[in-house]
Amino acid sequence: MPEGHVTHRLAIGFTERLAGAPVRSTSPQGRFAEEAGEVDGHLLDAAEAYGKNLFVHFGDRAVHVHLGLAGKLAFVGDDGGGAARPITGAIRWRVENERGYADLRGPQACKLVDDAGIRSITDPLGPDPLREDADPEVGWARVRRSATPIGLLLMDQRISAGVGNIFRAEVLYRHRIDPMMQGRLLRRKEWDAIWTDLVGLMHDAVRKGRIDTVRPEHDPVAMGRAPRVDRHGGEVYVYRRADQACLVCATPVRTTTLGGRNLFWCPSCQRTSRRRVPAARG
DNA sequence: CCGGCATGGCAAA
DNA sequence: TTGCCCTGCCGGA
Repeated sequence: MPEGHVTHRLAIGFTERLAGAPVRSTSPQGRFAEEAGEVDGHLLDAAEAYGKNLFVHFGDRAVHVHLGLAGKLAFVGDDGGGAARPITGAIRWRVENERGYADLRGPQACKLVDDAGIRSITDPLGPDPLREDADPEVGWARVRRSATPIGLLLMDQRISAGVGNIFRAEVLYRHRIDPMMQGRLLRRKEWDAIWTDLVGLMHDAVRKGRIDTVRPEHDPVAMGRAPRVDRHGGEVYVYRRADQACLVCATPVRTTTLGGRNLFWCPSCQRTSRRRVPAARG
């Protein structure tokens, strides 16, 4: 479930449902028991997202959550406290008040940290398209001098924090860029367009709780065909659509492994092989 | 029923 | 580059 839009959505959910009052903090599974106990009964100030990291603030400390690949955090809100709150499966962290509760399962990280700990996590992060303080120049500075494929660079949290496998595949498709093209061959205008698009797509995903990237003119539903909504819940061009027809040109979508992750692209729409622009003289 | 896979990231080799 | 971790879900037997 976890690209940046999920984390930001969770931060909003935490703040709306559980902030501003003391919470009960436990670890039914036990692996977070000691630290959960340290903030049990404490005031939950707010939750904040930075890329794929979630910080749940308690005074000068915070619980740092990173969902990783398998993690899930579910809110069960507004049960009024009267209903049973069953313990099913491995619940690393349960946070609750009289209104409702949240269960965290299978996170890659769940740890109580202080200010220095927070900084050590956020300092290396690049601009997050979902944050007001994001400076895309920081990402561009790395991209423009890198021989690494742009398909890998976009997954690099130092370049664009919060972007994951779906957004990387989809934004490259939308800009017709070959994922294997070296970062240094990307044009400034292209980076600007990619960044602006990420800001829009990711905010949209925060609002809707799903990733939709297909433009209206290519939308199967609008064109009278069946939706192709993926298990992740959104309507996409190429992500996890290997061998299926490209929505625009009908060429079979290709897939390969890049950096240990599955990459998807349309070999026809995404052809940006180009010569390196000669350096300006003088 | 069970193995593999997943929107991630780390360490080891 | 590979393996491993976390957990739940899905597809194939």
